[in-house]
Amino acid sequence: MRRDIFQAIADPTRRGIITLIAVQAMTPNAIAEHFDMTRQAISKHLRILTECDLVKQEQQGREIYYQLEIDKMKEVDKWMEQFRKIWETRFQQLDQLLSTIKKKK
Amino acid sequence: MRRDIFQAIADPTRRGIITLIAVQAMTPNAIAEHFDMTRQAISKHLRILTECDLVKQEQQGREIYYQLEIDKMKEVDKWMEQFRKIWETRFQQLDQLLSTIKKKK
DNA sequence: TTTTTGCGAAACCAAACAGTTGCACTTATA
DNA sequence: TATAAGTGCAACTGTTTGGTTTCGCAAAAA
Repeated sequence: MRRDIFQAIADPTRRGIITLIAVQAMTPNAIAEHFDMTRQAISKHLRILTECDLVKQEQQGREIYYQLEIDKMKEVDKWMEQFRKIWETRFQQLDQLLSTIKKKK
Repeated sequence: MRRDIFQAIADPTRRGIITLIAVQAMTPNAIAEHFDMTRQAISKHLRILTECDLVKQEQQGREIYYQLEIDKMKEVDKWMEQFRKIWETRFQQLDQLLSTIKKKK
């Protein structure tokens, strides 16, 4: 069972859940209202999100509030950094090229 | 067959391929040498990457060079932005809190 | 021309996945 | 206490995934 953050965000429903609870913690029932599937299906997604530490539970009586562990999202951001570097470098090169052309004029 | 970039980067092998060819275009055989699986398996991954426009082919005789379409990666970056905003806001709030405590001292 | 090389496509398979329904447990309420 | 509400877990199902092997085709080399 591969459980990493990249697999977690691969599913559109899970991305929806993540965006939803990023603003405020919610219960499974409240989350399920936003999707066209059963509460149990949402519950399964929440379990996957919990398994890779993207989501934290907080019991409150018989209700469980799910909250996004936003710091975990930084892992994706970190991986993206290498590509951001590349396209920034390319932009600088393009910029230099343009100013070289300008000077020649 | 839904093919989006999030599904493309979900697989560790595909992430490896992306990182590999980010530097320079490569042929399937050359790529496969870096992984412990058959060329055909790599080819399948390349097809998936091609299907979601993450990768571009360039035929050169009987060889096909695969090159990363780095701009496509910006889609992930764009999705990440909403979370980056949140954690930057939280950092600022923490920063303000700290300076308030400092002043009181 | 014949053979080798680089490649994609198809058929196949086991494992994982994303749903469902049904059930049991706990907490709040009548 | 009996019942309703909120939840997780297990069993089951159809589909997708990630790999394999086998094949055919086109380009390069013998």
